[in-house]
Amino acid sequence: MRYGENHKEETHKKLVRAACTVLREKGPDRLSVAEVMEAAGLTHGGFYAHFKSKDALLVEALNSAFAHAGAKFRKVVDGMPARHALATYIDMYVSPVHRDNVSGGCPIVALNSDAPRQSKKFQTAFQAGIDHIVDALAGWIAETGREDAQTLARAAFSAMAGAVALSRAVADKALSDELLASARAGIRARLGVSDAELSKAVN
Amino acid sequence: MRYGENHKEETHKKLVRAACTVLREKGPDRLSVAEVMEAAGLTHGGFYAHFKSKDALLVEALNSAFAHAGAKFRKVVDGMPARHALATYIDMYVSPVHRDNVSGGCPIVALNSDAPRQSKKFQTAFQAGIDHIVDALAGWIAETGREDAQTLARAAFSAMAGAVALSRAVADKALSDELLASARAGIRARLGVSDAELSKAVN
DNA sequence: TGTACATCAGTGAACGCGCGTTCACTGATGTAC
DNA sequence: TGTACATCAGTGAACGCGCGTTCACTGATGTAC
Repeated sequence: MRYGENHKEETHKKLVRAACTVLREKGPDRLSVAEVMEAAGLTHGGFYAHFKSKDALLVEALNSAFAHAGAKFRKVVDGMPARHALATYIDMYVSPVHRDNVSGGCPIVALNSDAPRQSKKFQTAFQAGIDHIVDALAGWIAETGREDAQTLARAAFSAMAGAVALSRAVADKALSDELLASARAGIRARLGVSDAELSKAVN
Repeated sequence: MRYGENHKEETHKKLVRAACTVLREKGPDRLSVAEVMEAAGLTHGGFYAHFKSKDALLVEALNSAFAHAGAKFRKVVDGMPARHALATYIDMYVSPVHRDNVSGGCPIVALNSDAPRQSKKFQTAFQAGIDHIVDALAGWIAETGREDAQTLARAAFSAMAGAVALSRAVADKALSDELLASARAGIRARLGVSDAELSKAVN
């Protein structure tokens, strides 16, 4: 063969990786096939050797975004006791760092209002990404002894995503930081993992 | 003249009203000039007698959406004492009715992730809409004696918008209702206007 | 060892399509004389 | 009262453009004999 053993596979990954970033920056409708191909150093004609359609790329890119952003978050809280994992996850998610990292951040925040207008497959992947995070939160919440962990987790996550989304729309960085801090405090208090409650539990 | 006194003005309003709905349903990029003209019973050629550009229509439609949705909410709480106005506003905003009314609901929820990709003017209008709601909330919160009313209002509103946004993505209506109820309770508790606190204040 | 053929990732021109925008025109009415 | 002209919201054909998608082709390599 002309190219190495895994050449095609690697090109495929390179395309998904490129799309994964552009998707969160520009949204599904403004991402163009030609742009993604160019980002990978190829011409647009070869696209359909790798994907059945643009939508197929979008779905793969979305899943990739979930996987990467998720892995990044999970790595930090891995091995922590439930209450600390929960508090840390919330602090990381509802943070200026996440706010300022649109192209590498959570797709749920970046594509919130785009998702309902996309294909069935895209929406399913989006749903799965939400469920995945909510399940992780619910697991930790359940370990703290709460009954309604799933519902609490959903409400908490909606507040987390909403806070990051709105913080991106607040031009003044100081105000935006305050909003995030206030949201963090509110969500953690609601789940019984405020700073005060955490230090009490340790002693 | 061929048409009545205010004919042009009325056509203009009709176009904005049509766009105002489509905008929230399809988003700014998928709304098309031809579609809006057709919805008003006209052919697309006449569009530029009414608007400088598609973007000008989008901005007017966004402002119109804010005005209509805002008036609808404000009318209900008008005259209420601050604590009740606050609680009622939250209950209305974070409700199944609002969730199910995308095309008539709050543009912030419907256009959350679209806004940052639009024109400067669009973003400014979007910002103004957010500030308007946050200011109303902050006014009520300040009346309850809180110091950090603006920051609390921002955090509370981000949770409200996030809850409605996520509730729209939850396919199961019962689960979605539960999420909204849980979010309402959390937000109201955080602001000191839970049902328990309200009835206490009345007695 | 040398020739003919198969493979296949990538090329680049072309396709139809919908879009935002422009423009010469229409035709019902109002106005001037 | 009647004729000529001005107005202007709306018409419909046309524009250039970027898009997703298709396809005949390329050219370096592997394989068959």
